[in-house]
Amino acid sequence: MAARDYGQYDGVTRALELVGERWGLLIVRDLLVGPRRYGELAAGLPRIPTNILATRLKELQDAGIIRRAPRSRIIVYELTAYGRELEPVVLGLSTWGFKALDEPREEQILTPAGMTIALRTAFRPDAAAALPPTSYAAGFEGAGLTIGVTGADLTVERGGGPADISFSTGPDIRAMLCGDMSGVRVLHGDERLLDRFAQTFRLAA
Amino acid sequence: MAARDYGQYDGVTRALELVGERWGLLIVRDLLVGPRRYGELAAGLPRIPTNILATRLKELQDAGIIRRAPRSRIIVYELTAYGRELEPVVLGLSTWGFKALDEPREEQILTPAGMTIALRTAFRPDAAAALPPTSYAAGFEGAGLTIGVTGADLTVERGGGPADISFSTGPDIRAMLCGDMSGVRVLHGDERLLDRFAQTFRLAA
DNA sequence: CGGGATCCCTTAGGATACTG
DNA sequence: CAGTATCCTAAGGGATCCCG
Repeated sequence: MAARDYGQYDGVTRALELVGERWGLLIVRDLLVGPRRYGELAAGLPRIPTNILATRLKELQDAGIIRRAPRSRIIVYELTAYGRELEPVVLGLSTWGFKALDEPREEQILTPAGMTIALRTAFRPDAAAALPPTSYAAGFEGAGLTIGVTGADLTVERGGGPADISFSTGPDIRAMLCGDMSGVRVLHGDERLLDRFAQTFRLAA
Repeated sequence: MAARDYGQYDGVTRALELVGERWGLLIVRDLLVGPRRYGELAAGLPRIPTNILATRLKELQDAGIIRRAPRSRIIVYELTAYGRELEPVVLGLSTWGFKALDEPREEQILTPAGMTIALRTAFRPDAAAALPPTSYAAGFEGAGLTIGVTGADLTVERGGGPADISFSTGPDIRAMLCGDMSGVRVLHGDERLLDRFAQTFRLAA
């Protein structure tokens, strides 16, 4: 038995042995957004030591959760089908964790991957399906995302781009996803689209 | 910032700061089954050092996930409403982790709480609702449980008791929950009730 | 420059003994 | 029974270095 095994035989224990180590699920979270290179992962997890990142990537690979994929001379890490099955767990943690989120502290940063998962967590497909297709360019304190909503489909991409409305927010994303748009500043576009955004993305009370 | 914070501001990160430490979610899993005393928790987590159990209980309490409840001179730990909201996460990990479970190894044990969560994970309310109410007394290698299914309702209690059928299993619970009843031995009752059990509890492929 | 490997130090976690 | 106290190991943190 590996030293850090829990010595029990059941699903929860096995899952925690595979992805329960520190940083493990955050790497999975970032890869749920899309394939990433080593340096991109390191940039999205600013406090992770490089040796830990390397170790976790090997462990996740050995467990069949991620794979290294060569993309024309550069290597990207991507989730396997089995790894993608962690999405409900990650979204569940996101839903649960948001309820315990305080005001953001000075040293806490927003990352593009974290915001992407937050948007997926808050996304209301039913509400979105009843609204016209809309694109939003959102500047989240250093994490610029382009959000596309078409019917019940959601896409989120890094970086800015043309969109129906462009806005920037303060750091308190939780407040915004709970319907408080007071920290939002519209850069261009019809301000009423903010209401549409608030209907489309909303965390449960 | 606490030394072990991740330095990010989002739901997944916050959740992992609260319950992502080693043993944290296993304690939550055991308390999802019901309130437990300190000694019961220690018995259900045989490899946890007692100082770690004490530390985790304090942390979970400070986070508002569990509370100490006096029950006439003895103290039990129980989940708060917020702690119970972790149930989907724990069941999600269970579902996911079962797919990565190998044959049980010699040193791996079954615990009553682990088996209870496994049964909840495998429970098929739709199938159960179409079957008559049934009680099962199952002996899982040292974890005796009494399982009651009434319509789409499931109850699992520790210990044996009168039941429609009584059986004992080998250690490979995963195989059994995947439909392979070859390791099961009926102690008394109508053997055909095993089929009913297999329809009621079944992990997805 | 991307993708790591190495070093040293700190601290969480494991084993065990002990106490109210 | 319900935890503390202690000691020790090994994982994690942080900086730096290496290599194709």
